Amino acid sequence: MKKDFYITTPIYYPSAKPHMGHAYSSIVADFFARFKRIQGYDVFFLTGTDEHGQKIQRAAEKRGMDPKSFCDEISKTFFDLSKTLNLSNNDFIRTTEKRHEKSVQYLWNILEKKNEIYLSKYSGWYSVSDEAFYSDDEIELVNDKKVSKTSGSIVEWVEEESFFFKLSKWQEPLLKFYKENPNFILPESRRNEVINFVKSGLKDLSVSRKSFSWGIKVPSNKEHVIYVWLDALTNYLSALNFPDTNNKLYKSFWPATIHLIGKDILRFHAIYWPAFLLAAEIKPPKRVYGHGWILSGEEKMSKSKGNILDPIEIINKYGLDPLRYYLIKEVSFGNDGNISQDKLENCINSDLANNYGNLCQRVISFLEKNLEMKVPNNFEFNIDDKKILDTFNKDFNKLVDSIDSQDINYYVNFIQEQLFASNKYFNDQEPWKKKENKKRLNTILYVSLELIRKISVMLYPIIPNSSLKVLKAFNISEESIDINSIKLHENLKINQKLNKISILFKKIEKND
RNA sequence: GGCGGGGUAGCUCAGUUGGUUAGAGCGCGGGACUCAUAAGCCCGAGGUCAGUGGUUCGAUCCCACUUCCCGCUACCA
Repeated sequence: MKKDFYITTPIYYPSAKPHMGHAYSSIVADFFARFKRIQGYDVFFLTGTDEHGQKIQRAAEKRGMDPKSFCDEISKTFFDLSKTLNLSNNDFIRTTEKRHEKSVQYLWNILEKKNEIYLSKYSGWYSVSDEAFYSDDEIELVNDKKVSKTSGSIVEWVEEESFFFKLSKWQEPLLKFYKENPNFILPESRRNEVINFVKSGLKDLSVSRKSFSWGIKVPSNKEHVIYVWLDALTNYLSALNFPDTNNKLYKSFWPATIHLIGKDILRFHAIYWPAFLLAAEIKPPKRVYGHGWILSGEEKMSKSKGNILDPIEIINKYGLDPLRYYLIKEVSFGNDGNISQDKLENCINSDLANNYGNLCQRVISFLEKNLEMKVPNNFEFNIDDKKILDTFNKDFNKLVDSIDSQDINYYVNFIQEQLFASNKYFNDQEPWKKKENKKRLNTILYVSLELIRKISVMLYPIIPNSSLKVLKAFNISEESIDINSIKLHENLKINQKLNKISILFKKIEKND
């Protein structure tokens, strides 16, 4: 059984500053990466920026900058965000790097050599004001002039020399590929969209541009730059040192386990990308998951409160882990999620402060007052104790499966149930009434500590900083965190002295 | 227009391969306790499961229609 796991975020297009959608993709990818690491996998987690294309070139010109300096500046904001979000990425790739350029040109050459690319003319009705091409049925005749039906702007017939990728040829192979790999595109509803699209017929794809220069040159014809998507998608290979397919990274991690993307760029990842790769005889990735969008409640966009969608502002105000937890917990993964400051505050108070934070606090402070912070030694589990501890092994396989099938919500719900159960356990056992029964008191505390340990391990991929505060207080180092340890009931060494922890999550004062 | 998904408690959502009292979290009301971040625990109120019609012994779940919302319908990324 191979224990390698390669996960990617989209590489972000730095034409504007990072928003909540970027943060969401990254946070979820980090969640999977961290989980697989504590499951013992060798993980390669990649993120980065996609820096070529006309839009960037124009944005740079507007600012009176050369495109590269412009990209350096904006790419840095995304790099900084990856730090702010505490991402555990192994690499941060930029498409303006030499290693990437080499990789893209190499892929291009393969395609060209295999006759998958040919030179022809791109023609169509182009609207200068819309910066868009329209097909015959999208234009109409008004006052003897051809205009776009949608925008009404005048269109003109344009022809431009362009290289084409023989996408049409890959229609049937793609459909076959989807059929043989039913989980290649997830969630299922998205897969159906893609399959319908492919079934409706694929035209050859224009994969070069002459109209602007900010991109990777076509090796055989320097007047052309390579189409941004062929360029951008290849980043997933470049970071593994492609075209050197004999190096360790490539051999271990390709094909990628999962490309995590937003639903808006599904087509590029689910159609073009596997088509390019099949054509080049490179294995396509194993899975493409198109998650939903993060939306903010309509009335929440008030100017006075500021824009909820700005991840940096939210993190400054509430902290990183609360945002990570909130996004992972409350967004139904795969669907669009409505977020609001109000919901975030509720989530922090109930789930993090009252439930998890307070559980840690009440148990540890009880341990301090009664057992001088030492893990109890003389104890014996009864049926109730065993039952609550056993939940974790009973459902362990389901938990692991939920991650492998990207059922994040199952995973988080399980944690929440265990938090409720643990608080209830402490309540029902009433250790404060058992001070004369030392052995029972020891047992209740040992069980409670074990529950906190197990839950904190499970929380590590979601809220690494907070989880680590607890685990470190339990003398568990980050490197030694192992998801399999939640199956153990006596993992905490007896008599060891634990450390105090400060309040994990401060409650938000609600004023209304 | 075509294809697809959806309308379930105040809010966010789960669920039912059709079967006695439809679930969770949050919010709300009440109770007992006190280790804890006035946290936690227990109990409770709240739903004609979008509407209409049909199939069925029986439908929230199947079918048809109506209505509302959303997604996809290729070369901006």
